[in-house]
Amino acid sequence: MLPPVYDPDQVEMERYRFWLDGDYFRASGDPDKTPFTIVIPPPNVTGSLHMGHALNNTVQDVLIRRRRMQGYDTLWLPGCDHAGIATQNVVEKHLAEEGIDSRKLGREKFLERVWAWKDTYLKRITKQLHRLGCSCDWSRERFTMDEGCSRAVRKVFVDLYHQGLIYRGDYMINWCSRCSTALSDIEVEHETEASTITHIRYPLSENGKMITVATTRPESMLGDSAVAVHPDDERYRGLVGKKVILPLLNREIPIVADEYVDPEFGSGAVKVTPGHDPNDFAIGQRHNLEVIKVIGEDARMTAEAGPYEGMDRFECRRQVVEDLKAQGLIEKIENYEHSIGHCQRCDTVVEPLISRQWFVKMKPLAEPAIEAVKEGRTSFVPPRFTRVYNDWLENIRDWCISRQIWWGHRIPAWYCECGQVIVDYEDPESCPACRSSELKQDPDVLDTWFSSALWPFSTLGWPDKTDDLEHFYPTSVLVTGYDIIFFWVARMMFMGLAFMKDVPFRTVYITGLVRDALGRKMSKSLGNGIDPLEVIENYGADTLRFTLVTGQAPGNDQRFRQESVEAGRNFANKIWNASRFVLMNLGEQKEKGEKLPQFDPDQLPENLNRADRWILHRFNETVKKTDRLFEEYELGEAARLIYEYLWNDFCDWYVEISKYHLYREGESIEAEADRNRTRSILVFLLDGVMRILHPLMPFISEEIWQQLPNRREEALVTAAWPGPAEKLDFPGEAEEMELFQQVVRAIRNLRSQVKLPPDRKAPVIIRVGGRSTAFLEEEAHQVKRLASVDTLTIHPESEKPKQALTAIIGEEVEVYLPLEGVIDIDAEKARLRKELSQVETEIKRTEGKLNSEGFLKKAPAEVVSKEKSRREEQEARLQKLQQRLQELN
RNA sequence: GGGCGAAUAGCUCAGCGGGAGAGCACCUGCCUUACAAGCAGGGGGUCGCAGGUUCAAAACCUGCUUCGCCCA
Repeated sequence: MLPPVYDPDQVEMERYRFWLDGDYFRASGDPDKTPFTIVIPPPNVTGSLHMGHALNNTVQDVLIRRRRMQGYDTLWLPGCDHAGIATQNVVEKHLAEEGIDSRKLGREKFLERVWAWKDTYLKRITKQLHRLGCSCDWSRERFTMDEGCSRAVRKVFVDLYHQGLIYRGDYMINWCSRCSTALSDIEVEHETEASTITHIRYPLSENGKMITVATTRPESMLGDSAVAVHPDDERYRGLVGKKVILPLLNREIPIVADEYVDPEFGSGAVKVTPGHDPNDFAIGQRHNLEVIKVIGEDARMTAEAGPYEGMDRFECRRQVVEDLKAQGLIEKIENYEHSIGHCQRCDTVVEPLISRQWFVKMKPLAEPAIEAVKEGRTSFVPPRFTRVYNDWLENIRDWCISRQIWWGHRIPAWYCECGQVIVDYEDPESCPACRSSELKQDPDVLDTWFSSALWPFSTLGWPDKTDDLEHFYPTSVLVTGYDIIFFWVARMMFMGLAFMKDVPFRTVYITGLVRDALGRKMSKSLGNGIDPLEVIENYGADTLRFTLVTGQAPGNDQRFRQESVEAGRNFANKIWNASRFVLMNLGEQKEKGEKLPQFDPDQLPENLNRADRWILHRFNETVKKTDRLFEEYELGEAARLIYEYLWNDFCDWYVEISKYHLYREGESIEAEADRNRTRSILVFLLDGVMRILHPLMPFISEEIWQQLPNRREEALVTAAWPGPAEKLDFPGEAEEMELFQQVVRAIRNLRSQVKLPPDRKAPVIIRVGGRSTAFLEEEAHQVKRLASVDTLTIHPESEKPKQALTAIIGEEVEVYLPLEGVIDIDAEKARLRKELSQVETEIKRTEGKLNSEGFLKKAPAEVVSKEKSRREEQEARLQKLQQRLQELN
C-alpha cells in the first residue's frame, strides 16, 4: 500500500524513465495530425538552470502536455545556445584559475576547451530539464552551433549580404574593453549614476575670448574636432565659422551651427567629439568634421591624445581636469546624474568608438515584422507587450553583428590582398578577381542572437526542405520573459518572415521574473538565487511546478517564497492521501484482481444519490472552467481551481460523505450496490482530476493514475484530456448540497461555541419549512455523521428548547443545539447581535438598490430578481434573529 | 523626458462592472483507522488618494501619491 507521506524522490526518477522508455514525448510528424509546436528558448551552455528557466520550462511543459492529451501531434523541441560572449568569458575565467592565459593558448586550442565545456554543461542542463519533468522530444535536440544550425547561419548571412542587407563599414559602435569586442546597442545596459559635469573654457583663436562647453567625460576633449551651437542662438551667431584653440593639445577647431544643439542646456555651446559619441558622430558627418580616435580598444589613450598616450581613460580624465585647472580653464565642476552604458556581460563601462564592423540593415527587415503583429498573425499574451515590441522595431537602428571573440559562428567573409571581399556559401579557394589563393577569413564571429534568431526554423531542418519544417512551422507558442523581447522575439520575427515567409510563432506568451522573497531580482552577485534543483530535491518537481504556476499571472513578476513551496508540498501530500483513501477502499474485487464496475458518464447508474450528483456536477464545472483558463493561458488560475475542487469539494465533503457508503455493513444487494457505485465514482473522479492535474503535476498524477483500476489507456501522459459532459450537470442537487453544507457548518459552529469536542455527540433539532424538508430528511444520516449528532429531529413545527443555541440559515431553516447545562446567555446574545447587524447591513445594501428606480429599470432582470430574493431571505433571517434575541432577554 | 506595471486581510497574492477571496500567519478545539504536511470552528479589510462615467465601481475613465521596470 502507498506510504502515508508522499515521497517525490522515488516516484519522479522512475516516472521520467517510464516516459522515456515509452517514447511518449516523440512527435510523430504525421501530416494528418494537427501539430502543436514549441521550440524551447535555448538555455545558455554557460552554466546551470535558474529559477527563471524553471518557470519558463514549466509553462511550456504545461502547454505541451495538455495538447498532447488533447491528441495534437505535439513537438517540444529542446536545445541549447552557445552564448558567445557569456561562454567565452566563463571559460576564460575558468582557464585563468588554472593559470592558463586563453590568448596565449591560441584560437584552436581554446575552442577545444570551450567545446568540452559545452558538452559538460549541455548534459547538466538536459538532466535538469529531466528532473523538472519536461516532456521534450529529445530525439530532435539541437544546438545553435551544430552542423545544421551553422549551415542556416551561413545561408542567412550570405543571402542578406547579396541582398545588400548586410554590410561592413566604419561606424560608431559600443566597445567593451574588458571583453574586447563590439556590442550591439541592446547589449549595453544604461544605469543612472552620480557623476560630475565639467565646464571647460575654450579660447577663441582671434581674440582669446572664452567659450564654455560642458562634458561628463573631460578626457574626450582631446578628440574634439569642433564646438557646436544652435543656428538660431543669438549669443553665438557671430562666432559660427570662427575657430577656437583646443586646450592642452592647442589644436585649432571650428565653431559650427547645428540644429541638434539645445540652446537651453548649459552655455548653449557643446564640444563635438565625432570619434567617441554617437550624436557627435552625426554632427561630424553633417559638417564634415575630422574623426579623431583618442581612446583605443584597450581603453588606453592613443597617440592622437598626445602627451596622454598610453594612459588609462579614467586616469586620463583626472589628469586632463587637473591640467585644465592649472591653466585656469575650468569654469566649474558640478554634481550631475546621468546615464552610463555598461557591458551586459561584464559590467565594464562601454566606450563608444568608431570601428569597422559588420551590420544588418534593419529598416527593410523590421517593417514586415511590425506589419505581421498589426495584422494579428502573431499576438502577445498579455497584449500590452505588443507596444514594447512595436516601439522598438519602429525606432530600430542597424544591428552590429560582428564580435571580436572566438566562440561562435565565424563570419563567412574572406579578404584578398587585392582588396576583394568574398562572401559565399562555400569556403573560397581563390580570389575570383585576381586568382590569388592568399585569402584570409574574417577573424570575427557573429552575435549569438544572429543564430538564435533562426532557431524556430533552423532547428526544424532549414535550409533543407524537411518534413518537420513543413509540418511544424510556424510554431504554436513561444514562451519567454519580457527581458528578451528585443534580443530574441523581435529578431526571430523578422528572420522568420524574411526566410520562411511566415511568422515563427502564432502566440508569444510572456512570463515575468522570478524574484526572491523580498522582491529582489535573483543574481549571482547578491547571492540570493534559489537553485531549482535544490527545491526539487527537497520538495519534488511537482511541488516546484505548482508553486511557480500558481504564483504566476501572465507578464507579471512573482516572488519565490519558502511558504509558497510548503503550500505546494502540502497540496501534493493531500493529493497523495486522497488517492490513498480511494485505493484503500476499493474492496475485495481489487484484492482478488477482479474488475470494478466502471462508471460511465454516458450511462449513469440509476441509484446516484444527491452527493454523487453534486460532486459530478462540481467535477464537470471544474473541467469546463480549467479548460477555458488553460486556453486563455491563465495557468495560475487553472491551478487554483483544481486545488480548490480537489481539496474543498472532493476531500472535505465527498470523501467524508462516501465513508458512510463504503463502510456500510451488510451483504445485502443494496448495500453492495451502494458500495460499488461509490467506489466507481471515486475512481472516476480521481481518474478525471489526475487528467486535468497532469500538465501541472505530471509525476504524482501519473504515479497515482497508474495504480487506478479500470484503466483503458497505457499512460496518463498520452491519455485523453477530459471534456465537459452535459449529463453530469446537476444544478438542482448542487443547490441542495449547498444548503446541506450550510446546515452541517451551522451545527459545527454551534458546537464550537460551547467547545464540544467531536467525540461528544449531541442532539440537534432542525426546524425547516418548504421544499427543504424532504431532502434534509433524506440526508439526515449524513448530517449526523458530519456534525457529530446523535439524535436529529427535523420537522416544520419543531419548537426551540428553552436552553439552546440557535443558528439561522436562509429563509427556511433554523438549527437548535439544546444544552441541558447552563449556557452563556451573554455570549449567545452577543453572537446573535453580531449576526443581526450583519444582516441589517446586508438588507440596507439590498434595499438601497431595490428602492432605486434606475436599478429596477436598467439592471438586467436576473440581477434584480437575485437582489429581491436576497432581500426576502435576509428579512426572514432578521425576523428570526430578533425573535431568538427577544427570547433570551 | 516618453512608456509600462504594481498599490486589496499582519505577510505573499488572486479577483478586474452586479453579495470583499485564497495561502501563510493568528485565536479556539481535536492524534475522528486517507492525510497533524491534517481536521473542525473563528477573528481580521473606508480594496493607495481625489474626482468622474454608470441604476451599480476594488474593477472602467481622468488626475495625483508611492514603489518597480523598460526606452531615450
